[in-house]
Amino acid sequence: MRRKLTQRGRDRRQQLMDCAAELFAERGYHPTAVADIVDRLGVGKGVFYWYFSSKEELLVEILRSSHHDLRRRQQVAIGDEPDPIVRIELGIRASMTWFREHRHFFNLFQFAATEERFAAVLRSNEQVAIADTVRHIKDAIVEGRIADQDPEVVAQAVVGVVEQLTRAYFFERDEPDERVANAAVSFCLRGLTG
Amino acid sequence: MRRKLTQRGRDRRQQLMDCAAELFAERGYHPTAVADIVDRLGVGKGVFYWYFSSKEELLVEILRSSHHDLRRRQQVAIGDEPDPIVRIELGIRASMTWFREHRHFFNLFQFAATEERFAAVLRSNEQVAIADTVRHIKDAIVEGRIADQDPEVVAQAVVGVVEQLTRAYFFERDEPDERVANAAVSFCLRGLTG
DNA sequence: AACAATGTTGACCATTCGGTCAAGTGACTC
DNA sequence: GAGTCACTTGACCGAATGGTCAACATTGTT
Repeated sequence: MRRKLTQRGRDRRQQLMDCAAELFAERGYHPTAVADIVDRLGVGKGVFYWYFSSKEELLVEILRSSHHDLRRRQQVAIGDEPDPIVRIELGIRASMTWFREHRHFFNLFQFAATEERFAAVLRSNEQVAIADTVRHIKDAIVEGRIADQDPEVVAQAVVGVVEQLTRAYFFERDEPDERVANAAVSFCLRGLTG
Repeated sequence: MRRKLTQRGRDRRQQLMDCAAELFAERGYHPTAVADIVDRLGVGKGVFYWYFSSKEELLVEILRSSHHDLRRRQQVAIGDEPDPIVRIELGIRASMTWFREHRHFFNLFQFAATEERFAAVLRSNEQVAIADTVRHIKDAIVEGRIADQDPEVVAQAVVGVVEQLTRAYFFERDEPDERVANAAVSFCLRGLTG
């Protein structure tokens, strides 16, 4: 399966992933046929199986790379901000912005959680995200900025608020402004600090 | 499609829905064939199409009836509790208990959100749930118990916390005790009251 | 008993879909 | 220009899968 890819090859691979991610998000993973993906790109079916060994592997790759992208965005946003509470806030805002710009991934993550072979990938992604947040929360506890509580549980709660508000306001309605992000931040920070 | 059902018929229908819900949650909606459902029940395929016009209709029915069940559970738990803040707390606890006992529905809801034809049903369900919570929050605001803020946004946030903590601790790990519910309640109440 | 309505069977059908492969194309090297 | 390697094509295949249906069984009604 391992292949050497030229630049052209890497581009094609990326094209396939982008195109597939859109289709999967629009219609769902199963209802999207491999033929749909290659048709939209105007290439033959063989192209797909040159770059991916199966439809399943494609989705796993998409999940991995998109999560990687989201995480980089968070890290850039946080930069070297010293205040842990502000770091959490910046992380929340960066995530919501990223999801707004990549709404298709939201659906994809949601689907992936429902079938074990994909859920495994998702869990390992989420572990990383939680670990990042936990670090900031621990720092804040050490500094005495927030109450001493199980950092992981509150990290999960923060993730929950972000995801739900993102879905409810960015996708189902269409609130473009910062009101929602502000609400998420203030709810979470109050929830954390008490 | 409308059929008159005897008691025996209603039982069969329920059997099919229960059995299908389990299989859908285990393997996913698409990977579960109608044949799998009727096989597990040990009946012929025709039985399925006597009670449901399509696999799609079946899932919609499952979504409707399970949400109905969850809501009733919440209402029973809340009873005639006068304090709106306590009502919210009771609602949170009832939801988490219900989900723990009906874990398969959690997966199902998650999947349903990813395909438009099912997402529509889900949205109308969620509207009801949000409306219930919003009512309590408004009451609490009127009573001056919590800050004056957009009740819907915080209701969404509460739902997000409940769902995330339920998934993370009841399903992915296996924490049976009340610690998680307590954490959810205190995070949400602090988030609300500030 | 006669008749109708509800409920059940499982072989069958049309279609779709993931995946294969033998044959080809074009770029780059020696 | 011969050869190699990355890449592309699209017809083809086997294995499901959702859904149908004519025949059969059971229950209820008069």
